[in-house]
Amino acid sequence: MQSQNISDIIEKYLKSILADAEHVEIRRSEIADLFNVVPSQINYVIKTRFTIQNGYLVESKRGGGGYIRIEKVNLLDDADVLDTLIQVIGDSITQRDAYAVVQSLYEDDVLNRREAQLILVATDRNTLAVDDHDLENSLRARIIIGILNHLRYES
Amino acid sequence: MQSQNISDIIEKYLKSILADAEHVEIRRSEIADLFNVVPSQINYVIKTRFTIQNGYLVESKRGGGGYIRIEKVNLLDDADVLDTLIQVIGDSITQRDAYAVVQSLYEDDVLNRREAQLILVATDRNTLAVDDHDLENSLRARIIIGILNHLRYES
DNA sequence: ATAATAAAAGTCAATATTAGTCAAAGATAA
DNA sequence: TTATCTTTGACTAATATTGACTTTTATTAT
Repeated sequence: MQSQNISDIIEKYLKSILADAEHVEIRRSEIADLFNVVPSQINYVIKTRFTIQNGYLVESKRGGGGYIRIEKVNLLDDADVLDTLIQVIGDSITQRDAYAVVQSLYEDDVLNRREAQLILVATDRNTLAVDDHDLENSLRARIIIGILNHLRYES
Repeated sequence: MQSQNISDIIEKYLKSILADAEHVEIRRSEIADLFNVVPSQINYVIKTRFTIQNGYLVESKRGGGGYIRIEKVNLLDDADVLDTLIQVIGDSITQRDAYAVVQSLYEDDVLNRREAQLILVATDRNTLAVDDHDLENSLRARIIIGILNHLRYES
């Protein structure tokens, strides 16, 4: 058998809960105590094993009564198409290229007209209105990738 | 499992009343006693969860017979909702307030669920991922206002 | 009527309670 | 050996809670 490091064990523990439930909600320090690790290791486990690529959504809240919530979501058939697009976009994209990406998603019926327009407005040069072109292009990339990642599953 | 903190519980309590009534009028100290918190916590709950972005109006009176009154307002009743919201947003908005604004638009059927999600993803702190908070908040404001202005044409 | 007192709510900053980030050190696998 | 993965902990950020002090309004006493 493979190395059973603690991260793997915590991963299995959380997934065993998710086998029966739609989501799991934890207090970070409690899980850390349970497995005798530092709290930030929980973040490590989540970051490496509960990604959207794997079909997990994570949300959290700090402060009193804070929590981390992991939800299992259904990945759609389009998921790998979106992966490819995300790869192509990388960490920067021009307005022109963004238009092409959104256009093709519209033609493939991944987005309807209104949604496509929303994205184009959100990533428009004049909307972002930053002087630095590199920053503009990287912001545009992050916004579109964020949206593509969101489109991978149904909510 | 969820909402372990008292502020969330008080929020739900007040909203459950507002589900049946147009407004709720409380005596601050009574609610504070009811939930065993200091009176100023009620102000905290109101300030963080019953903002105009959330679609609530709050008025109060001090002195004998004083009260706090929370009213749910329907932004759609206002002929120029979008103008109002744009005013409220100004040139900067936090993620929390943006969530409230988008939620309101969804509740008022200006946006459907998918569109609301798209906007929230596009303006999420981690999506924008700029270290300068002021820049983050102003970008968020421009994106949301850009979209609101776009919606004006559509409808 | 005016002044003093009481009875509310408001403000703000200190403290508490969470989770997040990041980089260094350690362990494991190729 | 070298590259990758894991573990750790110091530091940061977000959110919630508390209480001392202030302000506003109503009531009571003179």
